[in-house]
Amino acid sequence: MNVGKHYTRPMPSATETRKALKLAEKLCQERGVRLTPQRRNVLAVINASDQPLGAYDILEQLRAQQPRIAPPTVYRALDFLLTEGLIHKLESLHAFVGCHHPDHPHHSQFLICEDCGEVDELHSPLVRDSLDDAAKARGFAPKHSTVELLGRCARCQA
Amino acid sequence: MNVGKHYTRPMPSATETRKALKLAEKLCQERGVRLTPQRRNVLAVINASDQPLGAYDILEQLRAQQPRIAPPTVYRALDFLLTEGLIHKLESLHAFVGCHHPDHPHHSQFLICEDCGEVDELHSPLVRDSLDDAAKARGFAPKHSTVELLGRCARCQA
DNA sequence: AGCCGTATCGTTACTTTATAACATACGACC
DNA sequence: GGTCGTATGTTATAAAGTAACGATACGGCT
Ligand SMILES: [Zn+2]
Ligand SMILES: [Zn+2]
Ligand SMILES: [Zn+2]
Ligand SMILES: [Zn+2]
Repeated sequence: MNVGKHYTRPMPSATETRKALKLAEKLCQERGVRLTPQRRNVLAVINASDQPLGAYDILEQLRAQQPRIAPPTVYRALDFLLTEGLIHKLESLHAFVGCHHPDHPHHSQFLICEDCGEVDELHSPLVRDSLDDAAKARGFAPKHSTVELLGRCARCQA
Repeated sequence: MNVGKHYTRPMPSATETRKALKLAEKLCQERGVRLTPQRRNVLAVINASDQPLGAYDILEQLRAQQPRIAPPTVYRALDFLLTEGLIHKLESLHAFVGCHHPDHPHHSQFLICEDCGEVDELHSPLVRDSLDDAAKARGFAPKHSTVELLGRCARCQA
């Protein structure tokens, strides 16, 4: 996959990653759904990355510990994590990123840097409202939104 | 592919399709690029459909006339048509639709009905501006936007 | 403890989507 | 006619995603 090429940004710290996992565990418990080891592993891999990861990237990493793991296992875990709002899928990259605000469902907008691979998750109410208005004007009832801007982040322009 | 299932909407009329092709030819001529027969064929197939088409759907249709045509030919034509803004790619469907306003480059928003497969191409200035503002606030320079809402169109809700 | 229904996972095989690499054709220009 | 650039043909393969089915683990019950 290797989304970013030019600059290297720091990987998320182990502390951050652990905190995100803790939160995920808490949320799953509250919701009465099971963050099983496989799901936890997949989430851990995603959260430990500074870049969006493709399903097969995740697979490859998991194989370090579990050599015989196969695609369906990963995709099932991804489906679960998506449903629970713990991760997002970037359609334009065929890749997945951890959600920064998994406590409640939301629509996000993503700024994706083509140079360094950084992904910025926004929740602009203006964007959301303008999209809702546009849909409403057509009598359209949205269920899911995909909003992704590809370009260059501030750092990579400098 | 077969995006829509419940309702059947009328296919674009032959007249509409011909008009779109004429316009594409004119635009390409103006721009000094070549709308070759293959490219024209791909565009014709897309414009003649009432639904977004996957690359392999297009391939299959072209094979009626050209049995030995292969994926790269279709993808190359699609790349050209995307570059020229004659079609759009719907990332969330891995499918392509004709552009309704190919005369000048633009960012669109798509309302995609999961029931009937209808795709509505919008150009809401409010959406565009709010996205631009959000990006600007982060110092992000967008090159390409993907904005797709999946849900149910007005007709399919009734 | 033992049983049962369901959720999760393992495993194999496969489909769908997309591209790399290299060969060939063809027109424009000198 | 030779060279160059663009477009296409052709073969093979990569990358992304899923169907199907059996095995196992888990939670709730007696
Ligand atoms: Zn989020
Ligand atoms: Zn960057
Ligand atoms: Zn358009
Ligand atoms: Zn509909």
